[in-house]
Amino acid sequence: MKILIIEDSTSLRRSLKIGLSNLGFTVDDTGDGSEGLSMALSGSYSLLILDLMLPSVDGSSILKAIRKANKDIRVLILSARDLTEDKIEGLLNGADDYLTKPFSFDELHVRLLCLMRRGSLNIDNSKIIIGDFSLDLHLKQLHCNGKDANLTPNEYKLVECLFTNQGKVICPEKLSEYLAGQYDAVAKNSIEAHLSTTRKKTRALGYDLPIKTKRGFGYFVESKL
Amino acid sequence: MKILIIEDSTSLRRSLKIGLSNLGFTVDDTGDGSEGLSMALSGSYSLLILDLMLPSVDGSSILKAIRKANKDIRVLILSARDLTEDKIEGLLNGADDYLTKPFSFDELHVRLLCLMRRGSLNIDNSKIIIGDFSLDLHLKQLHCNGKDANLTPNEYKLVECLFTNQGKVICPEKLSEYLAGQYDAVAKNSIEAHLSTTRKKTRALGYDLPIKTKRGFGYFVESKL
DNA sequence: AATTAATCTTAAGTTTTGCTGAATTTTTAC
DNA sequence: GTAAAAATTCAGCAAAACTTAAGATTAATT
Repeated sequence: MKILIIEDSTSLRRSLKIGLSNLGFTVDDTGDGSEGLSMALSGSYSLLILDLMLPSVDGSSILKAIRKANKDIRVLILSARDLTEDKIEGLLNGADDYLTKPFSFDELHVRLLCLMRRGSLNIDNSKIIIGDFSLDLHLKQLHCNGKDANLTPNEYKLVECLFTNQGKVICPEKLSEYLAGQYDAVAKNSIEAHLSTTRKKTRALGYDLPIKTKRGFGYFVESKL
Repeated sequence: MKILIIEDSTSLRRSLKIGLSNLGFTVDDTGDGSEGLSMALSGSYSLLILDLMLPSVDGSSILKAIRKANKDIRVLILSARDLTEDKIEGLLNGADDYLTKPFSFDELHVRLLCLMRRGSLNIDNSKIIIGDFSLDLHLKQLHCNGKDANLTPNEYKLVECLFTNQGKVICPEKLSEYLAGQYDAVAKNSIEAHLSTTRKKTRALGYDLPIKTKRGFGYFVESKL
């Protein structure tokens, strides 16, 4: 569950972020309206917490733009103004809920639960597509030409690390850390073995894995755009 | 648009009725819980404004009864208590919104607009259907080919968490949090045991639970079935 | 308050799956 | 052509997940 906060008050933004993170949400935040808008449009957020009173762009303009883009994102408005006209206007513009400042964190928490419960299951495609391959970060699967490559945990993690670092050579040490965490390690040969089996599996599906060897340095995925 | 008010304070009920009538709604009202319940069940109300603290019947019992009857009626809770637990419980019991007393009429007005907006867009999300299985979020039951699988609370919660997150692998830690809350935990083995019994129960009904294991990561429900 | 019923947790045994490290072969760079 | 690096293979081992049942909690009932 990813949440975006657009709020110019640094202290409020900070405390919201900390509080929501503690509740298990993934939280991004910004104090700038136009930056916020582009984040909302590009990212896969389930929920936007939006302050109506922003310095640069108006909050309700952001809301309009998001709805125009037909984004499936719930919007909770924060408003310092306590005028009914404003609220109504905001809600009719496509907000799903609102809170007037000041508010208690508990209050916000409950409203979030409510919104999430309501929300249609947002099928946010956190997938990385490279050539004929598609890596599903939620299902932890590598698809090759539509078929599941059936990777083991370590095989998958290797691919995930390299796919998410497309265009960079990743050394065996980094890969080891990615697999085992920073307090443990995986032998270089083990990594080679995993890559070998992974390559074999995708070859069996008819495609070569786009992970290449950079002799003496590590492995990488060519970035083609 | 017909609205039903169940609220024992005569003065509040009166003023609400007048205010909402002036806004163009058709309003019925009662101060008695059981009368209110039968009205809600028989009449064609779009919205119920329900006080949780009623003298005769408990407000949350009314809510449960309405949801059990599968009535398509939005419920806005009025609560004097300001405790988060209560709110959460109320919302999870099937309420659509809530207000704590005292509140301004403007506040209520906006929430009504919000609920109505939702109503027009919303599909009924009280049930999640996956294959031969149907999860009733209001009744807290898993149905398999029409028959109740008779899950215990924790078994149900596991299924609920995975069904509402279909298409995502959920790690044991998240599941633990879902069962026990963020300040407590459930051992991984306990989760395994619950899943085991759940699978057994549905197998006894003739169907395999569509919850699969993603070794090394957690459990998931495949998206399209 | 005591008893019972229901559910949850723990632990141990079992099964399944995946990882590792050594031996071998292949590739690459000089 | 040679040496170093990488790829491959596989058997033995280790870890993860499943199952079951018994003991511990909790909730319900008398």
